[in-house]
Amino acid sequence: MSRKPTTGSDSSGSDSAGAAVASQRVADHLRAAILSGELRPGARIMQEQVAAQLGASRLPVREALRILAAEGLTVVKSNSGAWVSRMDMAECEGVYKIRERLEPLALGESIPHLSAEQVAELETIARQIELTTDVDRFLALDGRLHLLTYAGCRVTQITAMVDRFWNTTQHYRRAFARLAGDSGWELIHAEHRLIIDAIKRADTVDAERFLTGHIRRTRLELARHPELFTEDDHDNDHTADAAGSAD
Amino acid sequence: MSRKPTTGSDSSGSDSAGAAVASQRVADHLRAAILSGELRPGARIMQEQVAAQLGASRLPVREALRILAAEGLTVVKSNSGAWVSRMDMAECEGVYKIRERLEPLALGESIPHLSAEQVAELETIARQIELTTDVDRFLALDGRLHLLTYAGCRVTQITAMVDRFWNTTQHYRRAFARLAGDSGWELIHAEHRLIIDAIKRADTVDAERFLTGHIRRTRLELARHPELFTEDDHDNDHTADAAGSAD
DNA sequence: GGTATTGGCTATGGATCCATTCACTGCGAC
DNA sequence: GTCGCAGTGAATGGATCCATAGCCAATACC
Repeated sequence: MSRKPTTGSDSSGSDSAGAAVASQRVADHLRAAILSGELRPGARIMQEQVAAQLGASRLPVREALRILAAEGLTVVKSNSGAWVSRMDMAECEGVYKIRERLEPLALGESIPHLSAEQVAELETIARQIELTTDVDRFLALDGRLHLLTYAGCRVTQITAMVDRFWNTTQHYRRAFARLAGDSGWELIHAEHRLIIDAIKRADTVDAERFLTGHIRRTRLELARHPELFTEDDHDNDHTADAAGSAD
Repeated sequence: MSRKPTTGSDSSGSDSAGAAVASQRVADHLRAAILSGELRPGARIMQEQVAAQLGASRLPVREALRILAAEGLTVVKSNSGAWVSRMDMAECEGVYKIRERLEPLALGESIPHLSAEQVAELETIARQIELTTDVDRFLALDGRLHLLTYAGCRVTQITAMVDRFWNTTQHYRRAFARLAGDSGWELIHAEHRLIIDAIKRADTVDAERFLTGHIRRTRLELARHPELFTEDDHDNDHTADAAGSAD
């Protein structure tokens, strides 16, 4: 789920490991902090604090903030500062509308190249999801499931964008998952089963159809919960010192 | 056509004008150079040269290269250098496949909010396009036409991505337009007319259908011309000193 | 007492200088 | 003659230092 969209940035060989270039290391660290929820949307990110915590100068931090801004994870305002991106409901719906068109494409491009082992793993993950009640575990498994269905997609541009949007909505998916009722889970399981069945039949049309519905239904459900986006301005709360708690 | 995707980067008030921050100024300059064709795909971009030409230090240039990399216009390799992004045919087809799903979405979101004046201007532009034989003029008008059809889209995320892909394929569209035959032009004009008619009828379904076909046909046509992507490696040719010729 | 202006402080933006790394070239050995 | 290794050079990555733009508070004036 934390697959890093290498959006034309450094292809510095070793990916998320101990990246050779400091900019990438800092970016990886901050990305992990944001995706894990340590840094919540709206949180201020102070260059100096991050630099001190990671034992680097402010320069790699600045570049990292640009990289993350490109991925949509941070917002940088000139002569002002950087914050973790926050979405209002309209923006979040926008992302879901994009995903509704884009992920079926990724799936359609992927299905012809999925191996039998990958399809088998899909079923394993789906079963695990149905047995899960823990929200965080569900999120992790759900992410693995969907991204695995896209694993066969050879078009890097598409997978990069899918990853990107997956990341930017991470926080809202987590919040959303918490308030899903039992009937909601049942529908999700049903959709997963239908998608996987279509994949097994190599039926890209059906698979895309069910996936479109899956995302669309989620978007409409999300629209019924505006309270997810009404947390007050706490721009200056929980400043970036929370970034250090990952060490 | 050179609408700048403000992908979470600086919202430094004045956009492409004399941006207050040097990073943005440099990014704007390089973007213009790339989109205009002065800097061709594969061209090496040397930080020092650009810095000298724009009267800035290398630091803003570095940040500008990151910004442009995020937009897909440049590629940065650690400890190696930066180049104008080059696509092979597979990547270009990938972008077209994305556009095939994304731009109909933008159009569908736009149509309900288009004003009568905008629709009227669409017809004006379409007529001008049909009278045009010059390739560069066609490119400019075609860009204005399509982006105007998306002008009503309120979802900034979508328009940002549309602009981004429009920019990254700019060079290939130019090359492609040169080898279109008369019958090709006729089909393009027909598609434009159908799309605009659907827009006038506020028929988003038809409009999306025709637009999908328009892009898809272009992609398939493009696939028949692999010679567009076979220009040999001239990585070290026409280095970035061409960037200065815009002043 | 309220408001506006000014001054200081903080955080970011930019410039210069140093370290690092990759690539090219030249030499030598097989 | 060709392959491989080492050395040199240039360009990038990183660190420190300085300038500048916002923001907040304190003070003075209305």
